Amino acid sequence: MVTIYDIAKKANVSAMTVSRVINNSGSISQKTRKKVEAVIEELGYIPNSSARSLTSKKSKILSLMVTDITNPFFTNIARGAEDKAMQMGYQLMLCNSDENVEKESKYIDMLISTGTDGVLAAPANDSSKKNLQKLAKYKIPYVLIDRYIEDLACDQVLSDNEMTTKRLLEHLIKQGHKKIAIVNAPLDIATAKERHHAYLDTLALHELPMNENWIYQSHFLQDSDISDTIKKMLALPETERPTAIFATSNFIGMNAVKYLKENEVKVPEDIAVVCYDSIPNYFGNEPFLTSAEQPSYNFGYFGAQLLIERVENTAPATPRKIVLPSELHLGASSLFKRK
Amino acid sequence: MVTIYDIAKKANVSAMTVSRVINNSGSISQKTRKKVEAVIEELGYIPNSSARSLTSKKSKILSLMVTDITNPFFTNIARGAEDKAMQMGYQLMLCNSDENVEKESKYIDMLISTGTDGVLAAPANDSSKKNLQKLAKYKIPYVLIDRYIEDLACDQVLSDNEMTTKRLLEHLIKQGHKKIAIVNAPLDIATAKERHHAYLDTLALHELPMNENWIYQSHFLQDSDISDTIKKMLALPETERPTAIFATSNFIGMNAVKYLKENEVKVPEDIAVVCYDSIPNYFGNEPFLTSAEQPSYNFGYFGAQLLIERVENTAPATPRKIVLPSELHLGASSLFKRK
DNA sequence: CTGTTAGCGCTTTCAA
DNA sequence: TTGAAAGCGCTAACAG
Repeated sequence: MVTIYDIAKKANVSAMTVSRVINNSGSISQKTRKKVEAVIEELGYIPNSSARSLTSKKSKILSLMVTDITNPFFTNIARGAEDKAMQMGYQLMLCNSDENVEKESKYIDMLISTGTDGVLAAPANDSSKKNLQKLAKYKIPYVLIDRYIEDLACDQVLSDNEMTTKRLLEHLIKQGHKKIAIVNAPLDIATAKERHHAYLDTLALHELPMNENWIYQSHFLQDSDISDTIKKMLALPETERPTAIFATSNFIGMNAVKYLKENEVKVPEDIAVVCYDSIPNYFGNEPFLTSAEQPSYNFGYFGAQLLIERVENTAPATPRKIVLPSELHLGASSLFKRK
Repeated sequence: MVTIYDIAKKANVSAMTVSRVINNSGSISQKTRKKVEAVIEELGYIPNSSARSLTSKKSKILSLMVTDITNPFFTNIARGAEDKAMQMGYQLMLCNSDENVEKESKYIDMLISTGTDGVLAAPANDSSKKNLQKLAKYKIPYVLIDRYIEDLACDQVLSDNEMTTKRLLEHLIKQGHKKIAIVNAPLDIATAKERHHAYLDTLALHELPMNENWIYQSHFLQDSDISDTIKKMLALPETERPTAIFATSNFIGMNAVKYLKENEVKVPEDIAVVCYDSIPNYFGNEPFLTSAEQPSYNFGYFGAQLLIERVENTAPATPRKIVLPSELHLGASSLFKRK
C-alpha cells in the first residue's frame, strides 16, 4: 500500500506537504505541487479513508435509511441520493429498516460506528425519534425524507400529503362517489396520519358522510395483505358499502385491486380505487390504477443536497423544508361515473 | 465520544482488556467480562470503525456495484445482498455504474480508499476487467454477479443464459415461429454474448433460418430506445420480416412491446415478443409479456454469502460458480399459434 | 488471564 | 511556504 510517506520520500518533501497537496489546503508553491502530483500519479496513490476519518472526523460517507429498497418509491430515492452523493464526492451506505424501529436502531449504531457524515432517513414511525436523537447526540446531521417527526429541528423533504389526498378524493367525488373508504397504514407514521386527516377534512369539506366502518388499517410493506379488509368491506350491508377506496400507498392500492378482482368485484364499476404513490410505468401505456405520482428521484436528490450542505456547514442554521407536489394519473380504476 | 480508554478507566482494567471483551478474542475471566460489559452498557460505548479498520485492515463494509439500482433486477439483488450482509454484521455500500467503465473505475478507487472488505460486482462490460484486477491488486475479494468476465479467478453467481434462452426460443418455435429476431445489448457484456450464442445455437438445432437482418443491438439501460430498431424490422420485405422477437432484457422487451404498439403492430398476432428477465408483478394478475424470471434476490443473497466466506477466509481456494435457473412465465405476448 | 508498547496513515497544531 | 511532533482510537505482538 502506498502512503503519503512513500510519496513524500520520492518527492523529497515532508508528508505534511503531500497532505496539503492532496487536500488543496494551505499554500504550496506551484513547483512543489507539480512535483508531488507527479509522484502521486506515478505511484498510483489512493488515500486511506480510515486514517483520514480518524483525525479529520469526516468520512465522505452518507447513509440512506429506507424501509425497503424494493419499493419503487424508495428505489428512485436511492438513485437520486446516490447521484447527488457521487457528484459531490460522497459514497452512499444503504439501510433497509423494514418499518422496524429496532432494526433501524441497530443500523444507526452501525452508522455512528462507521462515522457516516450524515443520514438521509425515512424513519419507520414516530418511535424512530429516539434513533434520530441519537444521531444528533453524535452531531451527525440528518435529513428526513417522506416522513417527518414532530419536534425534530432538521431539514425535511416531504410530500404534499394534504393537497394530494384532497385532489385524489375530489376526483372520486366528481365521479359521483359519496361513500369513500380509506385503507391506510398505522397512524404513527407521519404520511399515514396526514393522509388520514386530509381524508377526513376533504369529506367534511364536501359534506360527505363519514363512517368508522370505512376506515381500515394495513401497512406500507409490499405484502400488505388486505384480503380480510376487502372481505369486511364487502360484508357491509349494501347501503353502507363504500363505492370507492382511497389507498394511501402504491402497494395497498395494487393489493386492493388484486383482492377486489379475486372476490369478483368489478373495478371501477362496483368499487373504484385510487392510490397515493405509483409504480413505474415501464410499458408506456395508460396504467389501470389511478394514482398520485410522487417525484421520488427528487426526494433523494434534493435530500442529499440539503444533507451535504448541512455536513459541509454551508446551510443556514434554521431547518429547511421542501414540500414536493404529486402528479395525478387517471386510470380506468376510477373512471366510471356514478349517477 | 466514549473510547475504550474511558471504559478501561471506569472498569479498572487496561484498554486491551476492553478490546478483548468487545471482540470476544483472547480469554477473559467471567468476572472481568461482566464488569467491562456493564461499563460499556452504562456509557453507551460505540466502537470507532475507522480506528478499528486502521489497525485491523477490516472495515465490515461490503460494496455492491450494479449498473442501475432502478432496474428491478438489481433492486432485488441489492435487497438480497443487504439482508445477508446485515445478518453477518456487515454494511452495504451502493454504487451505480450506469454501464460505464470509467464511472465504475472511479467508484473502485473510492471503495479501495474506504477499505471495503469485498465487492459484489455486476461489471459494466469486458473492459471492467482492469477495474476488478485493481481490486485484486489491493487484495480485496470480489464476486461477479450476473456477468462473468473471462480469466478472472473469482466466485460467480450467474444466470443459466444458455438454457433459459433455449427455453424461451423453443417456446416460440412451438408456437410456429420460424423467423425470430433478437434485440440484444453490446456483445462485450457476458450475458449479451451468451444469449446471442444460445440464440444462434438454438436456431441451428431446430434448423431454422438465420438472417443478419434479424440481429439488432440496443443496450440494457432503462431507456433502450429501440424505435429505430422496430422501424427497421418493419421495413423488411414481408417475406423476410420476423414474426417474433427475443428481447434479451426486461427493458428491451417492454420497449419492444411499446414501440410495436405505437407502430400499430399487433402483439402477438403480427409479432410475438418474449424476453429474458422480468419485472415485478405487483398486481398478481397474468402479466402480458412472456418472460424468464430470474431469482434476482438470490443473486444478491448468495453472492454476499460467497463474498463473506471469501472475506473471512472460510472459502475453499478454488473459485466457486453458482448458476441460477430462471422460471418461464407465459403471457399473451407470445401466446398465438402460427400455422 | 491481563497489561505494555508500538504503530496503523493521516491531519492538526505549532514552529520555522 | 514548509516541516516536526503529537495524537486520533484501536489492535497486534509480545511480555508477564
